[in-house]
Amino acid sequence: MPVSLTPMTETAPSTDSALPKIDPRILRSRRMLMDALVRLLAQKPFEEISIQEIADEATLNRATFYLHYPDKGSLLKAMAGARFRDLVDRRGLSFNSCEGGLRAIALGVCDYLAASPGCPGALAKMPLEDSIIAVVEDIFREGSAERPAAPGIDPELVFTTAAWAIFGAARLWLDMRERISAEEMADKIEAIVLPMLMHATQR
Amino acid sequence: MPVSLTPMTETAPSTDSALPKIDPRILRSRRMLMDALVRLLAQKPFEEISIQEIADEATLNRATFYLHYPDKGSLLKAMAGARFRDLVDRRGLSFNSCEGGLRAIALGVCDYLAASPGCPGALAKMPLEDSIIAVVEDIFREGSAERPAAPGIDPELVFTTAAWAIFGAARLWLDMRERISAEEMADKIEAIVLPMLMHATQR
DNA sequence: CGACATATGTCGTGTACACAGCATATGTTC
DNA sequence: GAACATATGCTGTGTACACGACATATGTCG
Repeated sequence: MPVSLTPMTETAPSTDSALPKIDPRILRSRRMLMDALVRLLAQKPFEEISIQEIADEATLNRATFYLHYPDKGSLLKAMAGARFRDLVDRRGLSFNSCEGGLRAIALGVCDYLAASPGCPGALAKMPLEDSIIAVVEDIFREGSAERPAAPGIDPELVFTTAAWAIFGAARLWLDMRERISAEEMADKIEAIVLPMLMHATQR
Repeated sequence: MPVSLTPMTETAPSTDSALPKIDPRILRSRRMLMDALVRLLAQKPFEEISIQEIADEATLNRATFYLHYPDKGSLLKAMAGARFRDLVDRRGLSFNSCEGGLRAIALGVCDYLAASPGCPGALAKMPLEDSIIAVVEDIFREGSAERPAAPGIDPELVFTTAAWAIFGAARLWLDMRERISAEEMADKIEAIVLPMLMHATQR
C-alpha cells in the first residue's frame, strides 16, 4: 500500500530541514510535475489544464500525480512555494543582524509576484498566500532563533503578522496603477514592518 | 531478478521502430545518464570520470547505472548515437528520391563530428563509429525500402560500405590542417558516394 | 432530460529504481 | 611489496512508479 508518500496537502516540505532524507525519486517526480505545470500555464489558463495533461507533460503516469497531490490546486500551491524558495535560495535571503535583510525579503516577494507565471489577471486565482507566507515565516524564525523573545511577546504571532504584512503590501504594490519600482516599495515595506520585528525580539 | 532491462552493450535501441513500448522510466533514466555524461565531459576528460560521478550527476543510484550499461564506455557509445539521432531527427535527414538527401546526411555527420563534446584530442578515443554508422545505415535502409535491389547486389553490404565511406571522409575532413567548409566537404562526399548507392538499387 | 464523451479518483499488480552492504579490483604512497 | 583509500561490480530487499481497469463525476449536445 503506497500510503507512505503523504500526498501534498500542504506546501512542499522543506528539503533542508532536519527531516529524514526524502527518496530522490519522490523529489524528482514532484519537480517534474511542477515544471510541467509551469510550462502548461504559459500556454493556457489553470482551469483549462487537466490532470492528464499535467501528467503527460511531466512524462509521468496519472496515478503518480495522485501519489503526490490530491488535486491540481495543491500542485499549484506547492509549485508557487517551491519557486519562491528557489528565489530565496538564489538570493540568499535571511533575517539576521545583517542590515537590509528585511528589505531584501520584501524585494524578493515583490519580484516574485511580478514574475509569476500566467497573466496578472490569473494571479488573483493563485493561492500564493500560504506558500509565500510560510517561507517568509521560516526566514524570520531562523533569523531569530538565537535571540530570546521580548517578555510577553509571542514571536510566532509576530512572524506571521509581519509575513502577511509584507505580502499584503507587495500585493497592493502589484495592483498599483502607477507602480513605483520594486526597490522603492521594498524600502517602504522595511520602514513599516521592521519596527514590529525589532519590538518582538531583544536585539 | 532485474534481468529484463537488457544492459546496453549495443547502440541505443531505435525508439520509433516496431519494438514494444519501452517503459518510460527506462528511457528517462538512460537519458539522464547520457545528459550527465555530456555535462561531465565538458568539465574533465572521459578517463577521469567515475561511474559514481555519473550517477551523482544524473541524480540516480549507481546500481541503476549498471541496470542499463555494463561500463561507462557503453554509455559513451549510446550517448554518441543518441545525440547523432537527435541531429538526424532535427534535420529530418533521409535518403529517398529527394535530391540532396545524401549531401544532407554527409553534412550532418561532419557537423556532428565537429561539435562533439570534449576537445578534438579526445575525439579519437570516442567509439563514434558504431553509433554513427548504424544510424546512417538505418537511413539508407529506410530510404531504399521501397525499391528492389539491383540484380546480384547485396544492399546491406552497400549500405554499410557507403556509411563507412561517409564516416571515413568526414573524419579525414575533421583532421585537415586547413579545413574546407562542412558544406563543401558534403558536396565532395556526395559526389563520391552517391554513384555507389545509385548502382546498388534500381532507381 | 437522456445520451455520450471525457475527466477524475482509485485499486491491484508488475516493473524500475534506491539503498546498504560486500567482495574484488585498482591506484597511490611509503 | 604492504598498507590504505577509492572505485567497481554485484546482490537482496524495500520503495516508488507504470499500467490497465473500473466506478463515478462532469461537461456538452440534441
